[in-house]
Amino acid sequence: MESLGRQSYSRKEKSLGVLVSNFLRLYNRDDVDLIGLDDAAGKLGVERRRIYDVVNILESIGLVARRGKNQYSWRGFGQVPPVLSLLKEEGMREKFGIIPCVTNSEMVLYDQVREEPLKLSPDDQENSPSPKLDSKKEKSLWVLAQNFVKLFLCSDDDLITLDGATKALLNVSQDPMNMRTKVRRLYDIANVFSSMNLIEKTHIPETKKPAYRWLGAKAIAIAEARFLAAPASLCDRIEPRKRAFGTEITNFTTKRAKTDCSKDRKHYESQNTCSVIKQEQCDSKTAVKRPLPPADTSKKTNAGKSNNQSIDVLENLSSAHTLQYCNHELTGLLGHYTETWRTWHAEFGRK
DNA sequence: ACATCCCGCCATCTC
DNA sequence: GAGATGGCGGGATGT
Repeated sequence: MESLGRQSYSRKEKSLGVLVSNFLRLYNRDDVDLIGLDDAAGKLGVERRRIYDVVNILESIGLVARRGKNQYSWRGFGQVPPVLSLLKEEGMREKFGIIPCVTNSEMVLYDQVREEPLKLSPDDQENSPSPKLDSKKEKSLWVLAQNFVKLFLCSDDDLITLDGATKALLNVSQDPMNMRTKVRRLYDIANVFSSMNLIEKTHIPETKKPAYRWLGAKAIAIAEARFLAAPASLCDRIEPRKRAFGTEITNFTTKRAKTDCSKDRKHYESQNTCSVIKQEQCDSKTAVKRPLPPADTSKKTNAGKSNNQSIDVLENLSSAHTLQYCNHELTGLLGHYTETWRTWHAEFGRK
């Protein structure tokens, strides 16, 4: 415990992107139904507050759905394309008053989603308790995330800068402070989506300004396979060059100290603490230790104090699960999901 | 210096 | 009233 206390702080290891990757690897399984927020926080070794960020963003694209107090359900990657379709439709309507052409196969999935009360926009909620609440919803991370996605789906531009997104998603004439706040949120959202491979960070060639490119459905299919805790060989093959998100479970250690920042850390020790876990996770030889932990939703773990538990869970995920999935399902899965997504690729995946 | 974004305070909502 | 939720922005970290 205490030995971890003085461990130097690395911001990247604590990023939302890493957290989301870990979250997805933890819950992207067939046997997952309900996700308890406390449980997630405990297993991932973060505060509850961060889990809210994660589920809000994931909910915006249909990966999870709120089921009640403290409870979300895992909907899975298969739910994303229909949601993207709806977002595109909604975005186009808002923008041009046009509904894009929808193919038959698209309609099937589209209808499936519609049957359930999938929360797609705040207005879908039949009862709007108060105008105040509405205005709060408008500002929510969830809505912002959806609008961010719409920008990509409905824009002709291949690249979107955060600046541009901020302006597009805010009424012009916002005060600079409000702007700053929004940009912070967009950074959060962009981190999450890029760690999922939905978008990728790049630069505007001319200006060198940072920008994001929509990668689309096909990329998600790959991402999904990736979050099944693939073995090293596969990890390396499908891991994008840019960020190493999705390979480390690292949110269980040091916190940023308000004042005590470790000066000795000049750069991210790119694969430091995590590399141990990363290696282990991808090393099939170490992958036979303990049986999988039961989905323990009853345990109220105090976020941040569950380091050992986190490691246990992650090791389990990385060992037994890796073998299980890799040996039996991964090969088939890749093909299966590529197939499922192919229909959508033309629509959502640029190039 | 500027870009990025973690962290946790605290207002608000829900039970 | 207590606990859940999540907007918000200070300020630390990264480039």
